[in-house]
Amino acid sequence: MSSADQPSAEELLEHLSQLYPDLSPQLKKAAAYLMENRVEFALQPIRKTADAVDVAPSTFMRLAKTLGFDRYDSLRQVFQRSLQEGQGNFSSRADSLIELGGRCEQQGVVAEMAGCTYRGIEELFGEEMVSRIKQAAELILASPQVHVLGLRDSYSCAYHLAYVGSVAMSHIRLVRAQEGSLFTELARIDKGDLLIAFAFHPYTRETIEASRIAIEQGAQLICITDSLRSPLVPGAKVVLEVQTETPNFFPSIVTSITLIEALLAVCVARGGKKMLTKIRRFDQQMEDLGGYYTEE
Amino acid sequence: MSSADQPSAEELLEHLSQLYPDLSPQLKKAAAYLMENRVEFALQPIRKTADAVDVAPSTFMRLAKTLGFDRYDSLRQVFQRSLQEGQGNFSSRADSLIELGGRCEQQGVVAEMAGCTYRGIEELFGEEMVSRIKQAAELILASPQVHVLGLRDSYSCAYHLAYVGSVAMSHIRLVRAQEGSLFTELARIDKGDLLIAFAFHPYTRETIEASRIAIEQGAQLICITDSLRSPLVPGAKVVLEVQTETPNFFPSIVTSITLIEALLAVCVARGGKKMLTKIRRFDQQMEDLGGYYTEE
DNA sequence: TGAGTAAAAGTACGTTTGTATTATTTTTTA
DNA sequence: TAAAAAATAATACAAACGTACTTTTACTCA
Repeated sequence: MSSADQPSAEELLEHLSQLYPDLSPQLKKAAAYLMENRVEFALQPIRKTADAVDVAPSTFMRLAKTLGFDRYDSLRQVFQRSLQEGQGNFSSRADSLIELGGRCEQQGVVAEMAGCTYRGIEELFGEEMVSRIKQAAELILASPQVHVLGLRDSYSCAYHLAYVGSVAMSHIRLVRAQEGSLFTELARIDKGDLLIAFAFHPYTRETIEASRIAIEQGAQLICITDSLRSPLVPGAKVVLEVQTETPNFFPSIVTSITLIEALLAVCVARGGKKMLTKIRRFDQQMEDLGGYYTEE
Repeated sequence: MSSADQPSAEELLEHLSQLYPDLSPQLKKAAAYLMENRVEFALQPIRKTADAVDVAPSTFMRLAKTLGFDRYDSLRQVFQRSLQEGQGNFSSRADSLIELGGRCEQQGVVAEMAGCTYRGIEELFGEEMVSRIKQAAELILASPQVHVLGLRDSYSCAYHLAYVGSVAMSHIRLVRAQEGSLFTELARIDKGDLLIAFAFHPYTRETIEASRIAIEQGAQLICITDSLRSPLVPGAKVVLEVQTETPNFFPSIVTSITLIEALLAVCVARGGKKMLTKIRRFDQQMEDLGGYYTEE
C-alpha cells in the first residue's frame, strides 16, 4: 500500500479480492461486478450499477464502507482517477523517472522532459493514430506530387520528411522559403497535389496562409500540428495531432519526428519493391560520388 | 462519417475542429476544453466542466446542440464510450506495445519502431548520459562562439539545435553548406570556439573533414553520433552517443532530437535570468513583426 | 416456536443534475 | 446612434442522484 488516503485502483482490487470470500452473498455479487467492470463502474451512477447486478443501491454503499470509505463516491472516484491516468505503460515509467529526478536540479529538468517525451510517444502509437498514419501514407503514395512545408521551429521536421522521403519517393519535395521565395514556390503546387504542412504554437503566419492558398489551388492537405484548434486544421484531409508539451521554452518536435519516421516506414512498407530498388540506387550513387566517408 | 447515430470520439473531434473557427468566443473556449480534456469531460458533470472553463453551463449545452446532439448527455456519452473502449483494448493488455504488432502488417512496422524509439530514449536518460549532457552544456555556455554542423540526414538535427538554441543564446550559429560554401564557412571558426557536429552512419565525408579542420584550427568539438567507433569521435571533447537503430532504411534521429532538447533545457537551466529575458525579447519581436498567426 | 440478529430491500429526503426559459449583455446593422 | 440580432448569463424546475433511515427478510439459537 502506498497511501491510505487514496489507494490506487489496483491496490483496492487486490484488497477486495482478499476480503471476497468472507463477504455476504449480495456483497459478493456487487464485488464481482466491480472487479470485472471497473470502467462501467466508474462511469455509471449507483442506481444503474445496482440495476446491472440486480441488487439494491444500498448494497453498493455497504460495499464502499466495507472497503473503508466514508462515502460511495470516494470509492467510485478511485476508479475514475485510474481512468484518467490511463495507466499506460510508458506513463507510469515516466512518473517514476520524474520522482527519481528530484535529486538534483538539472536531472529534474531532464526527467520531466523524459516524462513528456514518453507520454507523447505513447499517444502516437495508439490505434487511432496508426490508422491515420495509414491514411496519410495512402495519400502520399497516390499523389502526383508531394510538397512539404515547415518554417522556423518546424523546418527541421519538414526537412527531415522531405530529405529522407525523397530518397525513397522522388515525387516528394521540400517547399523552400529563403529570401521570400515562398509564394513563388507555391505556384508549383498543382491541382491534385498534396501538401504536408507543419505548424506548432505559436503558429507561423506564412505557413497558415500558404496552406490556405494551396487548398484554394485544389491541393489536398495533411497537417501535422499540436492541437485540433490549430489554424491549419480546417480544410485538412488528414490531421495528425502530436504532443509538443515540454518543460522547455519551445515546443518539442520529438513526437513529430517520431511520427515522420513512422509515416515513412508505412509508406515504404506499402510501396513495395519499386521503392526498395530506388533506395538502393541512391545509396549506390552516394558511394560512387564519394559522398560517404570510408576509412583510409 | 461512419454512423450518424453514434459518431466516434475521434470523428466528433475532427468535425468539431472543422467547425471551430466559426464558433463564437465562448463556444471556442468550451470546444477547446473538450478537445484537450476529453477524459475529464467524460467524467465530470456539466457544471464542473463549465466551472473549469469559467463559462455558463448553458454554453456547453449550446455546444452539444451545435454538434447536432439533442441533449448534452449524448455528447458526453460519446466520450464515455471512447473511454471504455480505449481502456479495454490498450491498458488492460498492459505489457508492451510490441505485443500489439502482430495484428496487421503496417501496425507491425509501427510497433517495432515504437520499441526502438523507446529503448533509445531510455538509454538517453540514464545517469551517464545526463552527466555528459551537463558537460556539454558547460562547454556551450563557456565558449565565445558555438558552430553547429550537420549535413544530409543530420541537417535537421543541426538546424533544430542552432535555431532553437540561438533564440536563447546568440553565440550559437548554424554552419551552412549550400552551393559549396562549407569550407568558406569553416574559416569563421576561431581558436577557442566550439563545434557541435552530427554524423550518423553512413558518415558524410564533408562533416568528418570539416570537424578535423576545426580541431586543427584550435576549436573544441562535441560530437553527436551513433557509435564510439565513429570517425567523428577522435579528438572530440565530449562524445554523445545516441541510438539510431530502427526497422527503417535510414537511421532514426528521434533520440538525437530528444538529446538536443535535453541539452538546451540544461543550458537554459544553467543560464539563468539573462537567458530568459533574451527568450522573451525574441517572442516579443516576433509578435511585433507579425511573425505569428493570430485569429482574425 | 419465537425472540434476536444480521443481511437485504425499501423509503424518503436534501442535493445535485440537466435543461427549458427568461433576462442581460454584446455585436451587428441600418 | 438607435434598433435588431446574436451571444451569453441567470433563473427556475423537474428528474435523477447519493444517502440516512426504516422496514422486511432469512437465519440462529434458546
